[in-house]
Amino acid sequence: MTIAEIAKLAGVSSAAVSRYLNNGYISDEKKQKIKQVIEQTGYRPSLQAQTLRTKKSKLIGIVLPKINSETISRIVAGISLILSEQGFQILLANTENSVEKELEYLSVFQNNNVEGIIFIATLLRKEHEKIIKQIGVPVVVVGQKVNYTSCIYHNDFLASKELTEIMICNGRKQIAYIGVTTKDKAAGLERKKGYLEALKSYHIAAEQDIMTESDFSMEAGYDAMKKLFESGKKIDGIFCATDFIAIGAMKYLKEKKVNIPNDIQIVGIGHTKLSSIITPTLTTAHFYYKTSGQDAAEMLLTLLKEEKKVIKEIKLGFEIIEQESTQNNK
Amino acid sequence: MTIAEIAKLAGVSSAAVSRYLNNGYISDEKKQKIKQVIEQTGYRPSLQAQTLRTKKSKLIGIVLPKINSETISRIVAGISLILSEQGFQILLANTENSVEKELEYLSVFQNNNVEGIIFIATLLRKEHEKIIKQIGVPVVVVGQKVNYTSCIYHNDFLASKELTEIMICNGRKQIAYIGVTTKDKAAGLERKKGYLEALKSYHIAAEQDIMTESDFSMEAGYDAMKKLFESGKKIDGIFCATDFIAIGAMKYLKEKKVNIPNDIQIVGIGHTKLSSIITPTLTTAHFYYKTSGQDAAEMLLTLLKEEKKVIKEIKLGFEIIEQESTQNNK
DNA sequence: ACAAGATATGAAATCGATTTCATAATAAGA
DNA sequence: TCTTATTATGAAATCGATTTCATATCTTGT
Repeated sequence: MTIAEIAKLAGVSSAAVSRYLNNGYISDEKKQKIKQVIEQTGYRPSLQAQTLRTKKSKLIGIVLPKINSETISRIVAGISLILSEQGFQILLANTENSVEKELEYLSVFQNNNVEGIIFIATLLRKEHEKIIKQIGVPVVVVGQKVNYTSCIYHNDFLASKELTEIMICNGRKQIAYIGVTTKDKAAGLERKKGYLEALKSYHIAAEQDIMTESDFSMEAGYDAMKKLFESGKKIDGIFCATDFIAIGAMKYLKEKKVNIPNDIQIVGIGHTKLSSIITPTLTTAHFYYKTSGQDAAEMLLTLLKEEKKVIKEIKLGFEIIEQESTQNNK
Repeated sequence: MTIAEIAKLAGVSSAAVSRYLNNGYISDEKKQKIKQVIEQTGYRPSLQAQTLRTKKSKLIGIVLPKINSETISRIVAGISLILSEQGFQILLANTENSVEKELEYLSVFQNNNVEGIIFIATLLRKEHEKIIKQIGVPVVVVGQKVNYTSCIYHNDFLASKELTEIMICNGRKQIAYIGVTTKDKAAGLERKKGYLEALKSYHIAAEQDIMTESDFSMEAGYDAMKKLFESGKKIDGIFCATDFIAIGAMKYLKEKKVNIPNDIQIVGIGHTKLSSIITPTLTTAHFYYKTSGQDAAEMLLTLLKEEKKVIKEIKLGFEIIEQESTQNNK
């Protein structure tokens, strides 16, 4: 079904049908006739043809590193909620942590004439900046702070500091660190800084040899813990950059019959479902992931409406979830 | 940048540029010239214009009830893997369990001229059948068995039967059932049937008053367990239709100091991450979700290539993961 | 040397919508 | 009554690609 066929059936020009669809001048008489024909045929205009003519695709691209991740899928749920309310469609690119694919999709999306892009990122490189700057449509980065485009991120620094301080206040002095690569500014660098700042403000010396790096998986947390443990260093607390790392570490400690929280206290970040189910439950920070997705979508839609694109930054707060893993023994 | 501008810069017709892009007749001389211009300008053809002319949008629509679900996001990861290999883009619709939205998106996708649709469904109604039949492009249903379009699903019946049998073989006689609505053919009806069949084959009478219904959430599992417990019925085993339900139920039992697996054994389905982390670890069935996504995508791409659309069905196996929640006490 | 096929090219039509343009008819204001 | 807006309408141009068509040149095989 095309607009021309509808026009013929209704005995009008296709321009009239188009006006009917877009609230242009049209007499009541023809309006009725066209309405009737459209309902009968179930006609729906081709979005491609519309986009070609109007340059409004009603498409928003989302680039993300891994869809089957609890935090990321929550962000997407938030984005989707807002966009669907506003009649936008989502083009999804799952890049599987490949920088090449990220860059590739950022430009594939241009071919699709997306009106804007939401980029959920872990590592951001010079190439990202370059391509984002020249991309022609608004880009909102979620989860990382950047200065060359609008972004929305969490207060990783403060959350890490406060979590570490909980253990310090509980009398812990030998607090180890298991983090992710500092190339990841948010989950890597900022969280490490927060941890270090907490130590510093309590005049505790940071010790390089109880600070280690893993990746985002439980297995890596397990391995990192194993290495720490086998090094023989005295440890009475562990700051982990994510819940998963913490849970991996806890698994190892349980195997070694180390008591949590009596012997070692431990914290994570993310407030994943697991954190409240594992025994003992894990002290962590709740980040508003779904909200950050909603905010990102709203931010993008605002950018689309405004004529001059002002770069904006939103820093979201968090909530400390104190659970058993940092409960002081009485 | 349009093809006409490229043509002008290269001193050829736009037809020549198009032929260059689509491997048509073109002399080496012009080929070089065009290549050079395209590289300089970074030109990429408009997919809308291409679609309008060729009817090939390279778009596949995915309709799903909830993106921030472990199982569903794993399916999507599988789909995405295959589609991106083949140069297809994903249009995503998160319907938040609303049937209206499902039906709406199935037809919105038509406007977008998607070449095919993958439909991850929980409840399927007559309306779905009607709309899927008239939709004009191939539709693959994931997670439910239907006869009016191609589908791919798990052996819910057998998995449930085997899980229940584990508890029976462990000497359990009073096995309760906490499931989801039987309107959901797969997770509701088939799993219930499997549970009942296991009882039957061991000549154990099914008791209506220890069979209850909840939804997919942990909270609902908790509440259902509470009701069962407070009813005072003797129970020494529980079949739960999903891991989450089981975990909710376990939470309640722990609060009541009921020992798992000594007093009550329990099983779930899905092999979520949680199932291996909770204490005690949960016996469950591993379904190949990511694989099912991959298979669905491949199925769809095959349908696109074939001229006659043969309806196909794939039933996937599973793996029983026996863990502590059904470990017999020695 | 000549017909037949392969190679090469651009003008113009096409896909399905919106929008401009030209033109009427009607309503409102002076 | 005579402008001047406002409302209505369809033909044709337009968006940016591909494809058909007509035509020209170059190889081959005979």
